This record gives sequence, C-alpha cells and structure tokens, in this order.
Amino acid sequence: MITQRTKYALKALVALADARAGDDPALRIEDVAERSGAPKRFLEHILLDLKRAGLIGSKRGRGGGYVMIKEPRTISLGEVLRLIDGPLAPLPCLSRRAYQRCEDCTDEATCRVRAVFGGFYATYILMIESLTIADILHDAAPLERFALPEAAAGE
Amino acid sequence: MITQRTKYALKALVALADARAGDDPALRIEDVAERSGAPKRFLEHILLDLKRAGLIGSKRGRGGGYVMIKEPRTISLGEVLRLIDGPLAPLPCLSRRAYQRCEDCTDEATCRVRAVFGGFYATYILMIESLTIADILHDAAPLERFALPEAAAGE
DNA sequence: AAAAAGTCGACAGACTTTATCGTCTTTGAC
DNA sequence: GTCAAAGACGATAAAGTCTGTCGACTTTTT
Repeated sequence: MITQRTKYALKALVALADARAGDDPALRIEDVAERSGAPKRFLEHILLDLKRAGLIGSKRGRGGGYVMIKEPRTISLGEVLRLIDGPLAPLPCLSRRAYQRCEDCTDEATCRVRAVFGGFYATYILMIESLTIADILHDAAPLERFALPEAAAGE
Repeated sequence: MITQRTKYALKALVALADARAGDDPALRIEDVAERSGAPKRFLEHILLDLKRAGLIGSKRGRGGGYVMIKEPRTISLGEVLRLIDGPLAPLPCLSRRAYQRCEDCTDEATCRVRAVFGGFYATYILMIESLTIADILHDAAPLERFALPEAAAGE
C-alpha cells in the first residue's frame, strides 16, 4: 500500500502538470488542495517536499503559487514514491541508497530470502521507474508492454 | 519494505520445509526461533497465524512441535505476504479481498492514478504469486523468466 | 503427578502516519 | 509604506502500527 501522502503527492503533480496547459501555470496551495482532495494544511508539507526535490517551484506573496518545473514524462513513479514513502526495496539489505544490514541475517551473501527478493525487486524497479507522471496524465495503458497474456490474478 | 514479521514467517517456513527432509519433521518453537533468528515469544504468534491459515500444523505436549503441511512449491510469496502483512494492493480501491473506496477519490472509473497502478499491480501480482517457498529453498534464480536484459536499476 | 510444549489474550514502548496550528517571511498592489 | 495574500517551517497531537514480552491456560507424554 502506498501512503495517503504519496497519493496526494501524485495528484498534486497531476494537477500542476495539467495547469501548465492554461495561461497561468501557477496554482495556489488551496487550488491544488481542491483538485487533489488533500487537506490544505497537510498538503503544504507535501508540496514543500516536492519543491525541495526540484520537481516543482514556488513563488511567494500575492499572485504566488506552485508551478511544475520538471517534465512530467521525466518524473517516474519510483522517484515520487521514494521521495515521499522512503526506500522502495523490499528488504533493507537490498536498498542501494538506504542500505542496512538485516539484524537477523547471519550471512548476506548466501541468504536465500535476499536472493529471491533481489530477483523480484530488479523487475519491480524497472516497472516502477518506467512509469511516469505523464503516464498518469494521458489516457492509455502504459504497462501493457510488460503485461503477460491472460493476466488473471487474485487479490 | 516487508515487515520483520513477514521476514520471520518466511524464514520459519523455510526452516520447517528443511526439517521435512530429516527423520523428525517436527520442530519446537524454540528450534524454529534459533534457525530463523526470531525472538521466541514473538514467533509464537507468527506460527499460530501460519497454522490458522493451514500452511503448517502443530502437536502439543512433550515431543510436540510444528510441521510443514502445505507443499512448499504451492505456497506463494503472495500468500504469505498477504497473510502476515495484509493486502498487497498499492491502493485500497484495487484490492479484491480488502476493497475500500478511496476517501479522496471522486470517480473511481476515471481515476487515472488508479488506472496506472492497476496496470502495474497486475504484473506485480503475477510475479509475487509465481514465487514460492520452494524457490527460496532451492538454489536458483527463479525470476529470470521475468527479468529483462541489462537489469540495471537504481534504489 | 510432573514436565514439556503449544495457545491465547493483554499490554507496552517505539515509531509512523495524518493531520492541525501558530508564526514568520516574502511579494505585489495600492 | 502599509496591507493583504501566499508560501515556509517548526511544534504538537491523535491515532494507528509494529515489535516484542508476559502470565496464565490447555494438551500431551512419561
């Protein structure tokens, strides 16, 4: 499950990407809140995070607001998830940026749980990194190139 | 990130699957705790969950312990993750078993975030459901059939 | 009867998640 | 220069989750 925070972040990015088309690309926090369904005071912090990461920019004072900076098709879901939710790796010992040894693990090199999740993770990351904000924006089924025939699955 | 609980559960299942080979297939909680690195009193609850789900069985009293019941190659990672960590779906509105409407969502049918994650999730579930305890057991790279060439990825 | 071993519910400490609030700073309009 | 609009930022708080421990009970074997 992705967190509520991340969902808000994605919707905020979509709203800002949409606004780029109009004559005024800037949206006030309140506008973004309306379009994303997020509480305004909560959204503040999220937008700030996105700004610090360089995805969006802001202008203070009257007539201010937030604007999209980075191209939507260059912002991957992975980037946003990692930014808001933290490390994507299923195990701490598989994360590159936030590597941490598993306390309960005796030998990382031969850990079979690690090996299996590592294989899984490699494909997972390719998917999540290849999906972008632009894919959310435009009507299409972006992951069809990965999909297997007869994709019947439980849960 | 999978939880510590789930990691313990997987290691416990591996330990019990391994023990099947010997003359006594049963392991006491304490034995499983040793082999999995889990605290004994914590593991109790986890084993109980696995038992209630029918993956393993138990015998009380002297000479008792836990035994593997379900075939390791029929126990998917998905089954274990869902059992211990809860729903696998990235969004509550995408879960079949634990469906919940997103509070902030105005129209589910046209929600683009949902559509994109839905496509992603379909492939994700196929992977996680096709990996089994047996894959953890035997030395191999089970997910190679999914892997794309040159799988270089960040985080 | 005693010892071994699983069962079960309660609880607690640490951490995370989801907010809300007050206050400050910047900017533009007048 | 003043005022209002709007973002910046830290503090705090309520609720929930995660990890783990404990005590007491039941079942089974010796």
